[in-house]
Amino acid sequence: MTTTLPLTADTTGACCGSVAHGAVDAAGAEQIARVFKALGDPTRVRLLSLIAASDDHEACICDLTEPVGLTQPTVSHHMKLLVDAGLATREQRGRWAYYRVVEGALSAAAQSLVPR
Amino acid sequence: MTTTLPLTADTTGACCGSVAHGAVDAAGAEQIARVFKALGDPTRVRLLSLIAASDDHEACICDLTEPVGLTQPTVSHHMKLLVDAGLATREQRGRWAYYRVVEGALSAAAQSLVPR
DNA sequence: TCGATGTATCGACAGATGTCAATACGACTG
DNA sequence: CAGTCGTATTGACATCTGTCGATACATCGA
Repeated sequence: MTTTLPLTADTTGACCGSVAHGAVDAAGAEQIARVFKALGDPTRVRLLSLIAASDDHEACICDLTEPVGLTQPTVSHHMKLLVDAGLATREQRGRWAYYRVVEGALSAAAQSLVPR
Repeated sequence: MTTTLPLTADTTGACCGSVAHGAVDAAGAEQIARVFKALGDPTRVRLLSLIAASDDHEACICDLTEPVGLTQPTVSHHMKLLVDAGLATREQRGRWAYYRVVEGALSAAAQSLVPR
């Protein structure tokens, strides 16, 4: 599962990603909603914010459990959702898994919803 | 209930709404998540997109039920959530209730999450 | 190889969420 | 005033979601 989203930071040119002058279709809405749903939980908002505000703009699970006050499995689960939504990346480095925020992924989703 | 969000289109100056250089706190995360949660459902994404793509940038419930293929009570329920989240406005005009998209509300939420 | 450490997965459970049918509310029309 | 029409609310239900404890997996050090 975990269908890769075609909705990433590198918004392929072509002006507007959506149908242009029209509303998004059912499939497109599902893709967009998946990104926003990932941010529909306060914990995940804090996690993403914590990583973005971190020194090297990256953090491992062990750095995140204490600030949010949740157990390690729960934090790991939330980070998986953020990665699946294309809002974060995961990089295994030794024993630790480092997560980074995907710049522009959020604004790309917002753009495809209301093209302006 | 339905606590009014201080997070509207008219982002009060003061540069960055968040703590600046720091991550958002628990309360702030809850506010931000409420906006994104409203967009975490494909139906609501379509509804907002339909309104934005409409001729006069507004629509009543009767205009929306058919495109999304859901019953009137369900559409009304979704629109209420969008209004409560500050993403849409409701204006009673005669028998009809006209909904409009609040410009900038979404990008304001995104900004307060990742200030750049 | 064995133990320790960081992370992911599994199973379970309470609570939230999306949907509908039925019904109530409000405003126009005759 | 009574009927009609558009919308909101209520109650019910199946499903999804967030959380945890227990446990499995993977990597490093001795």
